[in-house]
Amino acid sequence: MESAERINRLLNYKTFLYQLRSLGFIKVFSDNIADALGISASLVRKDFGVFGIVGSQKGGYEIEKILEKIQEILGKDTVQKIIIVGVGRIGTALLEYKKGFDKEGIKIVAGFDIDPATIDPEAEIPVYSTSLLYDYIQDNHIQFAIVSVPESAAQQTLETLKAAHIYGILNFTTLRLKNTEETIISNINIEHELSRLIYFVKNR
Amino acid sequence: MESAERINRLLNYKTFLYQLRSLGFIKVFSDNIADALGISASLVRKDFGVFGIVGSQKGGYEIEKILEKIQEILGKDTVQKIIIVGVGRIGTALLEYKKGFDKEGIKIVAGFDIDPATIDPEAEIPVYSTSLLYDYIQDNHIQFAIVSVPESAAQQTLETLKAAHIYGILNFTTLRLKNTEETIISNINIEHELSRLIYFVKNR
DNA sequence: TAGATTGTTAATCGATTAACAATC
DNA sequence: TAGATTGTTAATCGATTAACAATC
Repeated sequence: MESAERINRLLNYKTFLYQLRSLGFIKVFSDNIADALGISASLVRKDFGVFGIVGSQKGGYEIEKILEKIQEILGKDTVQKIIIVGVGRIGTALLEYKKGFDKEGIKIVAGFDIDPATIDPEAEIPVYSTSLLYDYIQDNHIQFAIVSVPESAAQQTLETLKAAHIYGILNFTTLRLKNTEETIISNINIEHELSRLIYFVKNR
Repeated sequence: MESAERINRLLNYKTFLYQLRSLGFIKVFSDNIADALGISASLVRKDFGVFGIVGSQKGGYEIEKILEKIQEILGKDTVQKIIIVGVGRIGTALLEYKKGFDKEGIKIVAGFDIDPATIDPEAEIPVYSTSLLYDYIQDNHIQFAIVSVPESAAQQTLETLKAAHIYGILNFTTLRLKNTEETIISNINIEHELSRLIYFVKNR
């Protein structure tokens, strides 16, 4: 399996190459990509080598071919169903990503919340009571969840998800849980991001 | 300057030690921290060495002392003023972090939006017209901004912020900009985070 | 003292870069 | 052909780990 850093770069290549393509570009050199992303051309070619992306000494790499390969590596041929647990401000904001997610084969299929005022099983993306969470995951073979509940509900929510044998969690709460044998947890901590940014500005 | 990874761990130490302290713990061994965070005890001690955190061979490290040192390293003695550009769903969600941010010496002082219905200069955290953005930064010596505008406004917003010589940007748009001489940009791309999570689950 | 933990050094590991032959 | 770029190898760099003397 490739390192997290390499996969990050792969996603950055993808984003950049989509932009280039939309400008009408057909081909690209490792040098161009390196400059745009602020990394070395060696690293770009090394990554491409690892991922089996080949170019030619004449015109570099075909953007279309790179993008196809990247989508294949990322497994974008199959749609992944995701649920959002906690449909507060952040959860609702994420629902707005729907269009962008759909394009990438990521489908938000349902939300869960304890607030009766938020529950709406008839909505385009239905929002159910959190009490149905465990059964919903089982019945619909859900593998991924975004957790955006308040701090106080975090522990309970994460434990229910683990108990339901979910495979991957994107965790927006500040509770920091380790991966288990079955479940990979990816933590997004906005306060940490800000603190880090401030640190690097101060020590620049 | 320390590596981004070391600073990340520092923030994780902080979060974990706050938890421990709230449980009544006074001291901690490098081993405990390592287990909790899933890293090696060597690395914990190495980090502590680098940051000048010392313990004793008897009772390990004093939690209070570690936390003080970390706050000092992160420069939490001075309050940092931050603005939010784009007060849509995500921007509003971030305003809700206020309490947690305040505690960490991060103060959101204003929001900016183009939508007249969102503008409210009398609110607890005032929201101004984006047309005032540049002057506000100058007049109030703002160093940090969170950008949560829609895709279509991203380029323009980021350029205004750079022109105003802002020092640090936390960027929630999918536009990926490089750091400049003056401005450090930290990109949060939720679609990338999800794609990466899915990749690692599939290739686990 | 015996046992346990820190602090630090040297060894290891892995990721990035430099360099260049092969190729177009 | 001359010039430029890929693909790949070896060298470098930096981060992590193992090991252990010093210390309590």
